[in-house]
Amino acid sequence: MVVMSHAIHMAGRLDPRSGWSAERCTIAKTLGVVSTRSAFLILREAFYGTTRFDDFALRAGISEPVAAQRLRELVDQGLLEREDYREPGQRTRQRYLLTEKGADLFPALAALMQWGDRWLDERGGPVQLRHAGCGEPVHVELRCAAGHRVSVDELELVARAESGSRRRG
Amino acid sequence: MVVMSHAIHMAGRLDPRSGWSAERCTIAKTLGVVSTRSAFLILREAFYGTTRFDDFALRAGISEPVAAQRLRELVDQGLLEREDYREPGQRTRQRYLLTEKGADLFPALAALMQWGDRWLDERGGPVQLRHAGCGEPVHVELRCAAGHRVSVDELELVARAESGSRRRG
DNA sequence: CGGCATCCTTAGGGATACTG
DNA sequence: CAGTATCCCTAAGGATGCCG
Repeated sequence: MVVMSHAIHMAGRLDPRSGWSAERCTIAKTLGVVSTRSAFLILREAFYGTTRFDDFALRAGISEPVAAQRLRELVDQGLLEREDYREPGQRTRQRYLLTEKGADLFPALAALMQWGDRWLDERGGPVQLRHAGCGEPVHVELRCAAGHRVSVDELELVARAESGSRRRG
Repeated sequence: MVVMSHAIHMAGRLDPRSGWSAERCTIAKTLGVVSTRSAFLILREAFYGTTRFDDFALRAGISEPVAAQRLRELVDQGLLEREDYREPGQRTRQRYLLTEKGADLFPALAALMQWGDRWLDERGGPVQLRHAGCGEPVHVELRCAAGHRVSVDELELVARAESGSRRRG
């Protein structure tokens, strides 16, 4: 009998019934910043090197109004930075560049891609990530600070701080 | 001048303008399976050990109709499995369990959480993942098959297969 | 080129009430 | 407990056209 085989082990008195999983959950917070399909696709394009408005709309396959709104939101949230620039002999253009905050979201994108490669594409996905120079394929994984690869069943969830603490009062 | 510092390097003739990034993109395909906030939150709860309908709705903080619809979709997509079970002396109940396919999405959830911990919570997030036994904190990372840690700027993107090939024709 | 305005349709999602 | 039915509102997103 395989029961809840994939759920994470709760350490100590971490009880989902207390509501901790919803209140300050940073997955939920992150989804508050990027939850729409169009936002993810725009970020994908940013990682692929797209910088200009029209290209975002075209390559992400979304309409211009939606592109405009998402880009604005992503800039407001600090994931993209909008910048005027001018190449010699050209007129001024605008471009959107990933900030550190935006770039730091890449592992999430890579994880979604990796899952799709495995479960939704019979050929393992159209593109592959490689380690430049080394040339080896790159994957997303869980690893602990001691350097061990960690599988889902080896995970333990612990609370980081008291919910109602005011120790600095 | 830091230009496009966070974009991925394209190897060979991989041109975003050709549309390859949209056609078979497995990020987009994955978002076709889970893109809504409620779907992510339900999966979160599944990893946290939730198995019953009411608990999913309550702990994910979503209404019952939405929970019903998402659970149905996730079961249809093979991420969750619905099962009737009965404890001795109790009546028959239903529960939802993560399949291998569903469990394999955990790195994506963990990556979203890790990003939120870093960028959206001043205390680094309410909960922490640890390597059971070892006790060390667990993080999501990119690593190549040769074992090197890989940062975003060390990434290279290559095509895996010809788009129009019919070599077995 | 880099948008915004307008209009429209569909999807996401809450509230409430009801059923087996 | 495990949902369904109904109603309603908002957000997501496409299409078209216009503007500096």
